[in-house]
Amino acid sequence: MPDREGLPPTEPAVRGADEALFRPIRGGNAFEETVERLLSTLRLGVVAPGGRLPPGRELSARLGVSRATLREALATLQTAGYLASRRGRYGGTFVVATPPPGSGPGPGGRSAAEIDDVLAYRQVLESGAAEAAAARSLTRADREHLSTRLAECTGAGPADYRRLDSRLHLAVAEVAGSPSLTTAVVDIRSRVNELLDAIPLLAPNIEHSDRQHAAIVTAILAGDPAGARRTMAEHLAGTAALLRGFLT
Amino acid sequence: MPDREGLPPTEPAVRGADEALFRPIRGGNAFEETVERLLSTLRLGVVAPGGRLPPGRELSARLGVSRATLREALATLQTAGYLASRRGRYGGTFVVATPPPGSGPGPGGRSAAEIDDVLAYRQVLESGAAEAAAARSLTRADREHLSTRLAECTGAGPADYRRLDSRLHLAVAEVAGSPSLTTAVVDIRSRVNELLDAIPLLAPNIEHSDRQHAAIVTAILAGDPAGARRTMAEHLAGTAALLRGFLT
DNA sequence: CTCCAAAGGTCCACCTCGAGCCCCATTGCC
DNA sequence: GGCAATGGGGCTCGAGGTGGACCTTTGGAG
Repeated sequence: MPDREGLPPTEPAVRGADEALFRPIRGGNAFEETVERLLSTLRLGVVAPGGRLPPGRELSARLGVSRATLREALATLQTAGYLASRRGRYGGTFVVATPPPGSGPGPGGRSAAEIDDVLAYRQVLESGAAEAAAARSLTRADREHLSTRLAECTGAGPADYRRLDSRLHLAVAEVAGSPSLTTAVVDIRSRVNELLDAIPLLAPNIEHSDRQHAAIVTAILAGDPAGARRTMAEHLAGTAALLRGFLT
Repeated sequence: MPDREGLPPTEPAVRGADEALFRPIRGGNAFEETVERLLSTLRLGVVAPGGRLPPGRELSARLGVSRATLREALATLQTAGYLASRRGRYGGTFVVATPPPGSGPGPGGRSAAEIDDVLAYRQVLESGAAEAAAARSLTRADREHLSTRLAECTGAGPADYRRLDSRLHLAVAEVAGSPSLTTAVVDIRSRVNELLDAIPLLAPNIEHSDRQHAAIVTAILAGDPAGARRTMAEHLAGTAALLRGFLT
């Protein structure tokens, strides 16, 4: 091959950007992406165990997929033990309270590069979100949202901690006031949770997290962007060290 | 409607996160998304005017769409005046040098909320990328990449400035070492450029940008994360003020 | 007790899209 | 003149997604 980069006016090293631009349009078929999205919802605890998902017809409309495709995805998650459906009025599809009898996402072949990628991206997004949240003039509802999520999370048991922790972190992104940022944080938190599900949750870590969470929320409510960024960065560094330690 | 949030165990205010989770799976059909992606490539100047896109067969493979779909998208951009194809050996599809005879993306109904969203998200991503880049131990290739992009951009004329500016900013993200972050920056830069295309480019702004770019790259090369973040944040604030001023 | 509303469960006809082919036209280097 | 590389055009096939109609279950309202 004469290497088409030879004479013609093609540009030099664009390195990573062109890979991002020319990445596949479709991340998979609609069914796979729907399953993935629902799994994210469960991992993030946006719908609590025992809680109900939106009705199938509404959900299919919001996700932009046909009911058939959605139902296929729901059926998959039902047989996997994550969901259960009840018919009749006030029925619906419910999140099963105890999802993980070893029903994780298979033997996740997490490469070190992928872990670094996730953690670096998370660091940027979440510390930036904390700073942005602190820099905004929050509404009363925003403040209550943050405080409530913090209170829920503080002192929660290991069974609920991951879910409530995620909701607190999502709340920080939400009050930052940028929907795009919220979406990005939702995405990265889902990926982080996938990693976290592979490592144990220890009581001392929970206590430590609780204190850091309080410091973060305090800084945001006080309108201290630098402090919010710093405390969030410290908090994330702790999790990052844990993950790097447990995952090869 | 009896308000299904009544008795059953459905959770309270999840505010923005569920909207992110239940957003549409598909952003459009394959053709539309392909056009959008190619437009991003042009807006970011990843392929320079006069430059050639990858061959159709290769591009369709990388984008994960059929050649038919890709060719449809290319034809659309050709009739819109952005691209031109030449057959024969060393032929290909080329970026037309002078794309915009008023061929912008229609009357962009930019709402103030959308602008705030884009700018806030951009602030988080790009200042975070600058900090992350400065915190890494850069390879020789990374340093040269940054320096080259800076030199290209410095003193460029109005005709090329947006494109070279984008490439410099993308380079910062690239050397931060997180592919996910690079992808996110590519995405947000594309959205920002879409906005920028609607406002004029003034010589004083270019000079000011040049100085700020130099400061950013210097801080990154010096391994000064705080300085890189700060100078990048200042740089972005300038553009943000411009945009907010020009767009209603 | 009956009816109805709201939810899940099932099926089907249609159609878009991508895969994998094929060959042709054009161009420039060897 | 041949050859290689590229775009242009077309073809069929099949998977999978869409939209719709309809059924079943359930519990509250009247």
